[in-house]
Amino acid sequence: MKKDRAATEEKIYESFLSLLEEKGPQAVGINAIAKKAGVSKELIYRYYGGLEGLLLHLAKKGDFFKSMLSLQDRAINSTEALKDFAKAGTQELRENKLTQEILRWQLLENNEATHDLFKYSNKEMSKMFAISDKDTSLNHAFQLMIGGYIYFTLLSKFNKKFITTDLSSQESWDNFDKAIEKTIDLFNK
Amino acid sequence: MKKDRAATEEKIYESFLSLLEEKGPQAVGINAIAKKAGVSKELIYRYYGGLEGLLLHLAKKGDFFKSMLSLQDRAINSTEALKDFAKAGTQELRENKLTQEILRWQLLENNEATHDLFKYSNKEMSKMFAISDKDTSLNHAFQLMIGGYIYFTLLSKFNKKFITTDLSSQESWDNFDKAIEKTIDLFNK
DNA sequence: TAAGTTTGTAACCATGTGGTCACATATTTT
DNA sequence: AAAATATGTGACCACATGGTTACAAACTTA
Repeated sequence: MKKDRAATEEKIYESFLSLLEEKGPQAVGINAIAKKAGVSKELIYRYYGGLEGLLLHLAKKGDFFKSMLSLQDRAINSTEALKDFAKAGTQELRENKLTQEILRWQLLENNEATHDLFKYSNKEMSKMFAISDKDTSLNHAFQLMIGGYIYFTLLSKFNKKFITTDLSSQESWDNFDKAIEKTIDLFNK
Repeated sequence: MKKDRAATEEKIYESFLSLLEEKGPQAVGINAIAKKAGVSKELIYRYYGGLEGLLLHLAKKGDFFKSMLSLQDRAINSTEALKDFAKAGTQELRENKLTQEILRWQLLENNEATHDLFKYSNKEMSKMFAISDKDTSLNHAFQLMIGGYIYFTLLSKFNKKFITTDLSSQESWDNFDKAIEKTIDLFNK
């Protein structure tokens, strides 16, 4: 039998990530990860220090926001830039399943194991939103709409509709984007 | 030993409700309910047909939106009425823990057992929002902000902050309310 | 080559889960 | 009073969970 610790660690981490991505936080457990990686669970404890260590590893690597953070570089100093930023952000959110599941996780629990992961995740979030830290009503309206976008994105995994809005149709999401744009415009008039 | 089926059924149902309210969907299980009710779990199967039956019972009774539905009666035909409606709705949402946990549940799963409960819950939601079924951008902006309100309400159970906003301070929620009001005004100008 | 160390596995443990069972004890019906 | 039925219990089942242990096989060092 071949032995390759680096490869084993990688298998474990990747199995953990894909499990989280595909089946959500509830499906993430020591047994499931070990089974998916095709490896003895003892190694998860030995190499990572259990699930808690795996979460910490993810927090440190910070994979989940990597594509979102690229948005952060642009300067948001005009109405148009804010609109672009919002549009890019919502699109990225809808495509990044891993980020979605971490956001979902934050709605379920916050214990010692998840604490660091969420802390890091929120820090990255804050960076992205550092632009609008003025205490204006646009700021709150904007946050509400971003929150709504997150909510509908998470909801769409299990529900096709919210009230009369079809969450499985691209048109609905375009309408949401348009509503955000228009709101930004109205507040800046 | 005394025997009183009606009282036992009530104990089971109430234990189920308070468990959901206090500890959320993950804590709702046959064993936990039976233990809390101080009764043999066999009776849950016999009287309700298991957890699935309990959910169905809740759906039929529809307790969770009862206080919200009282809002529904008012006619929403003016800007001011819509603002009142929004304000009352958000306040009610923040006070009604049971509704919160059902909304949280919808973000976690949607299987045969929960299907009817969610279906009913959404039907009630739709009734409340029947006012704004015109496909305007205000409608979408409004839905986004309601969704955001739901998101932040659920999030506040485990997280004190979203970005820079303190979710544990009443002031933040007042600001959210104001932002909604102002948005409604701007769209109606 | 021999000894020591790292990597890996499978069995095991205690605990918790949903679900069923046989049985005992009240309560009703005959 | 006797029989039938409704109500309730605790033990039991198979299975899954997180976590630990003892041991084997590979690789490294001496």
